[in-house]
Amino acid sequence: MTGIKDVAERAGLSVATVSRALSGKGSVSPASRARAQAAASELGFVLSYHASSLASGRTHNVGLVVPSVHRWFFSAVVEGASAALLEAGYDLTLYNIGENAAHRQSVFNDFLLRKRVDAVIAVSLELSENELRQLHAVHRPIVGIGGPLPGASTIRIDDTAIARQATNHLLGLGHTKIAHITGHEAYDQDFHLPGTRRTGFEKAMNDAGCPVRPEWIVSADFTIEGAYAAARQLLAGAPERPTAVFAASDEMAIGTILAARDFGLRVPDDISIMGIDGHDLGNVMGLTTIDQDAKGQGALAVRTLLGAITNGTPLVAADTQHPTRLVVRTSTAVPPADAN
Amino acid sequence: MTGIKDVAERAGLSVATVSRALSGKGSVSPASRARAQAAASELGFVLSYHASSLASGRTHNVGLVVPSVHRWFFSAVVEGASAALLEAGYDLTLYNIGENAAHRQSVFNDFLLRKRVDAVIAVSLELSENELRQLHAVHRPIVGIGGPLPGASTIRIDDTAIARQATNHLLGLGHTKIAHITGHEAYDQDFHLPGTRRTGFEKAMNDAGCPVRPEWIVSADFTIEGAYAAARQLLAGAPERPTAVFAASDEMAIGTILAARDFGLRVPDDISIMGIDGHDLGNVMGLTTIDQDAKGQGALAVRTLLGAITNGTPLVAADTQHPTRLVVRTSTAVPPADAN
DNA sequence: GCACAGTCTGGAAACGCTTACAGACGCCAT
DNA sequence: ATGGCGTCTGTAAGCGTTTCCAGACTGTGC
Repeated sequence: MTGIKDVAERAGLSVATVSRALSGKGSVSPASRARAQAAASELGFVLSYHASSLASGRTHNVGLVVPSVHRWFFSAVVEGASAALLEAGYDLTLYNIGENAAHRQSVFNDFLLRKRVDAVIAVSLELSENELRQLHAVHRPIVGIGGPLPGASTIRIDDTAIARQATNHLLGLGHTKIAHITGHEAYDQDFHLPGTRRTGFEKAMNDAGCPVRPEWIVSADFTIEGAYAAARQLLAGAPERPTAVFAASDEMAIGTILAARDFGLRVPDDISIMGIDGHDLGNVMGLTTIDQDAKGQGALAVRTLLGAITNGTPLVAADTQHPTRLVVRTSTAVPPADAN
Repeated sequence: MTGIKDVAERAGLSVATVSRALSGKGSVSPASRARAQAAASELGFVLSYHASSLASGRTHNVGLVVPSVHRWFFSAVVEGASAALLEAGYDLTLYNIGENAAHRQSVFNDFLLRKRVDAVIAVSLELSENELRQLHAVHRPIVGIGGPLPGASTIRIDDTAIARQATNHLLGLGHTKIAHITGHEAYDQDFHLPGTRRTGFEKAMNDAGCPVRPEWIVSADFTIEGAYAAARQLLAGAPERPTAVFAASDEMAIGTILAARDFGLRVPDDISIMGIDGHDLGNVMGLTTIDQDAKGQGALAVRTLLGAITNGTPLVAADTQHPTRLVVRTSTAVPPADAN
């Protein structure tokens, strides 16, 4: 393996100068720099990542912890973060926690603590006190996306407010019989948002003087399939059918649309459906939604971290509100005439 | 920061013995081992990842290069690989190449070569000669998923055979007017599979004596949205409509189903549609498909690599065929009676 | 009682960089 | 000339482990 020593030899410089020339830190004469670079590229030399990290204390590596890359929102965040990191010359170590509790634990106990990342991004994870303490113990900046992380900087959207906005969109069209598809309660632990979105829904309904019917609040697991099943229940047996459904995520809204179609309900003529997210399928499905720019959130998290890393600023525990945008498509309309 | 030295001191042992005790390599008396472990846990000590890697040459880190985690197949592979790696105590460094050519280049030029990973998994990437040379230059085992990588071990499905099998399923039901949605030609460069699947389709058609109509072969970008648009063209203007569509991926099949519905076509009564993949939405959409177990492929790739790493066996350039499974659901049936 | 293999241990040399430090040099103002 | 300053460079001391090596100690077979 060719090392920096070989480069130095070939360039007729000292190891130190070569190191400075290649890293751009410290002053090096233009001539030396050119010689060093030439020698390096002639030898096909690349710095040893671990040696650099060990010597400098910088890993140029960010840990990203997500519940599951297989879900739309998370993979979008990963894409956004990944591109921003790549751009900055940082590596991305992915911790895909999955459903396995043991995996989750080992990520926190064994992986995250080994001083191998400069910073951590935790997506939609409600961390236990213990987990948080461990994270803080490594003294690395942490930013959370999509959920509050005590003591860490957070990027998120105002879930209550946008749930309200979404509900108001339906109310504004004249709907009063509005159902809500929320997340399973168990998810509140980890992802936190079902509760806040539901709250926004209920507030908006109350403000409008519309009753919130308990039987019209059903829960699913945030997937298309899960919501499809839940929506079938919602739309099938009820003595009375809602004229609109507000789902807590686009994936669940899409599941609802599919279920509605199965019942022969036309969207939006017979029933209006909307979600929250900005899912890629929104266009094809004609889904009205509130776009929360998941990629942008990933990228912003990276920029925030990188800023803290390079400035050496100890990341303040700030809460950044990410902008959202109501996108009206064809899945929502005024309620059918006969449904007063 | 507490180092191994502190642990040694506290345990009354030498650094060397502590290192052996904690790593489990070399012989250490049970008593010493216990003392070392106790001291380590009392101090909350964790090994420095970089120092270990530098000294041992093992990084315990695998690089995973994918076109985009945002796409179904790739994220499934990532999930499978991630779980297997976590289990084995390995980190996963994700290189999400994306559409940006500069990113792709920097991944190969700057990132992958830094002796940072013990092995590389490349998913559905047709690498250039240059890229491959660079990969081989780092002397790490490489496995490719979903595409042939000259000189590397590969895990994949027999695209031609399963495309044939899929087509035969439709032919077996009595269809003769079968359309095919393939990938854009440009994708052949990177992902390779549109061509092979199309070949399988054509072979099956030929063998059955059915004409392949050029106007019934349309291409899309492997996304639901893309196929939706392509399928609208296919199903709209034609003087004659196919009675079945075989899409080269489930996502494209789903797009086709959505397009068919928009035209008021009932699936499968008016038109049969099937894909390849084993997409999560398959169930909800009632999609007939050939399941290729993407997660399993990711996990298998990891097991293959880890075997090579631990044995020190220089991974032979073998081609492992991953099993697939025809899953018949409700999107395929015999052709409508009036369509002879 | 002795040689020998086997187990356990510590010292110290890597691993391949970064960076503090100090020296060498040129240049300017004095 | 002289001092001071800034730029450039090399020497060498880390960074925190792993692992080679040799030594110390056991127990065994003779």
